[in-house]
Amino acid sequence: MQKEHNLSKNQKIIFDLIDKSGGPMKAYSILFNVQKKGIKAPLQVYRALDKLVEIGKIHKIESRNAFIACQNSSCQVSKATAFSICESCENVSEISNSKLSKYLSNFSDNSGMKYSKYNLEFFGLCKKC
Amino acid sequence: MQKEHNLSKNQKIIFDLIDKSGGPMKAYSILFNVQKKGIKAPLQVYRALDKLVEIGKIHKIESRNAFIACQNSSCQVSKATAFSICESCENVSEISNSKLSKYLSNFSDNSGMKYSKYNLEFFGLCKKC
DNA sequence: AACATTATGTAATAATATAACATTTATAAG
DNA sequence: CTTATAAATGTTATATTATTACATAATGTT
Repeated sequence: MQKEHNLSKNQKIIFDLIDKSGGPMKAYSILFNVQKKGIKAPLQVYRALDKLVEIGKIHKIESRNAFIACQNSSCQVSKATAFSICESCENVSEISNSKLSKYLSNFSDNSGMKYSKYNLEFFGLCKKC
Repeated sequence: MQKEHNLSKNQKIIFDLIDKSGGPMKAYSILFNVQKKGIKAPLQVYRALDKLVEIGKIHKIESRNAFIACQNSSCQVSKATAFSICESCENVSEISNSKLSKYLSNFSDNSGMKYSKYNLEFFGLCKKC
């Protein structure tokens, strides 16, 4: 069971916004949307984003510099993430496939690296596109 | 067999620099290093980088906003990339593991997505760290 | 040679992210 | 409860990463 985190005021405002949007949001778009709630500076947004990423409530889509709410209730706090990204409509969704996550979490090679985390992004076209 | 691309002057300067560095390089660090060769503006660097990525001579490490020379002679032109990244020393290397690449290239789920590309980044600690 | 495509040069600016410092709020320990 | 500590906030400035717009030159094709 995932530890329950009490979000602070800014964290909650920003998480709720991202979560309700249903898709990835960019930092400055978030900033624009929360200015009416008193969050005025980029740093306030980035600090909340950092924390939300750290506790696994959101993930960063690295190839898009955007943030999406975690859609996976059993998510191992951002240690193992996989996304599908439509290159046409930019729709993004989190992949939760236990075979895939098992395969990748157990991946090791002879490089001497001790892996503790991964992020995978698949690109292609969604059903609609 | 990969098509042979004739690199232009700027592309060659920038590819050689990245390749010789042996690791990931950031765009503005590249810019700084090639100013003595007459490349003065960020756009000149980004245009060369875009082209080099497109033809698969380099890859972008998304989580680091950095570019690394392709270390995989049989690389399928950037359609299937995997990297290991040491979170301590920031050493990056390209993983070429045919089982892994086969597994991921053949991955499909019931989402209706038609996948054509992926990028995977593993994080951890390298042998030295 | 004429045309199309690709690459270059240059200036300005947009978009993304962090540093530094002061203050406040929440949590834990005595 | 009150002191100590950690976490979060507020604010200004600035660093870093990337693109737009426009003009020109080089290269490849027919």
